Amino acid sequence: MLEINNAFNSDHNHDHCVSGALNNAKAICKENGQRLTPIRELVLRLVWGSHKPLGAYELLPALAEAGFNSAPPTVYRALDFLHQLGLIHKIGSLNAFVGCSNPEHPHPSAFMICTECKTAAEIETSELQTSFNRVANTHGFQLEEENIELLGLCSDCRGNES
Amino acid sequence: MLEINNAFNSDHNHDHCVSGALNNAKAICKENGQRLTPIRELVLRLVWGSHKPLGAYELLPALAEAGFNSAPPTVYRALDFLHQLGLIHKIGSLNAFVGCSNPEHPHPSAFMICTECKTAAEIETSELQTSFNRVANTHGFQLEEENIELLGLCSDCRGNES
DNA sequence: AAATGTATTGTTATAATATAACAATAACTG
DNA sequence: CAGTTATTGTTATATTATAACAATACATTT
Ligand SMILES: [Zn+2]
Ligand SMILES: [Zn+2]
Ligand SMILES: [Zn+2]
Ligand SMILES: [Zn+2]
Repeated sequence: MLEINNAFNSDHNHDHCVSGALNNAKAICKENGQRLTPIRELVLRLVWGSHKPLGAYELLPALAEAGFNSAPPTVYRALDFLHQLGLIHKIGSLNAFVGCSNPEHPHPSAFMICTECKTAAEIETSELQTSFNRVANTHGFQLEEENIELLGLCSDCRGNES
Repeated sequence: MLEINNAFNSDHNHDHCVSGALNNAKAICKENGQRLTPIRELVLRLVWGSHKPLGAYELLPALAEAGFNSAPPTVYRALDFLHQLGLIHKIGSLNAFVGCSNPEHPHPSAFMICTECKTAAEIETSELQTSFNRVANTHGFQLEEENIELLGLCSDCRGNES
């Protein structure tokens, strides 16, 4: 069935999200012979500060506070590194990044994004995949990557409408 | 069935695409009591120069050549105008714009984008919509907008692979 | 036509996002 | 340790987008 992370559940234990993400990151880096350096780990923690996608420049102040150089290339390098390992996703329409809920299994970027509270909840796409593959096959298109954004109001924000 | 515009068909009569787009634009502007001014029409023509999404700054030289002021606000205003009427779509991951194949019926932005030749072909999403609605409904999400990008190689570029 | 108000465009400046290029340092390998 | 590679520091710049206000064009009423 369609699954999702618990981003839209405001009661969820977010510490669990963060610790899970960190554990995943360590394992995946090890598997790939890559190093989760202090900067990379901090950037990952910051991105996982919430389920709201963060822009690169929103990370710089926290990097500075932590005593690191905080010029743009620093944060973009860390973001690129995490992105290449599938530990974060980029939301194209927002120029912003959000932690991946299931990096153990590489998968396309697919989100429901609340335009009110800005929360982005990852969608499990295995069912959608059938449709996408059919579209691609029909046109001889070799599907390699996907950016799927569903924008609207999450249930919390629907309730709060004026 | 799943339909698509003919962007990936390199033999198609592209003049027909352009003239159709212009006719649509005129009709839709009239319906909405908006004016398709010379700048707006030129920007629409430029975007429709091909099926490859164009960035705002790629339009500026042609605007200058045509004798218009060519500062960024000019082109962004025209792009915003066309976007609001559904005459063009924005491809979030490319920061670029492409003409809409079927503006008479407002619909979400959904494309196959060839990473080799850069061509973007619009996808008819009525079938996908069922899946998206189901995802949204399952989570109490009020779906309002979509950005769907399928990235990969079009059939022409697959053939040309080394 | 003249006066008025609105929509559009011109213009200047600046904000926000992202990368190039090279130097310095840290980590790994033999 | 010396040599090599990976990572980070640093400066500069490229790219994308908007703010703010002035000038002009268009539409509406008198
Ligand atoms: Zn969480
Ligand atoms: Zn993910
Ligand atoms: Zn065409
Ligand atoms: Zn369209």
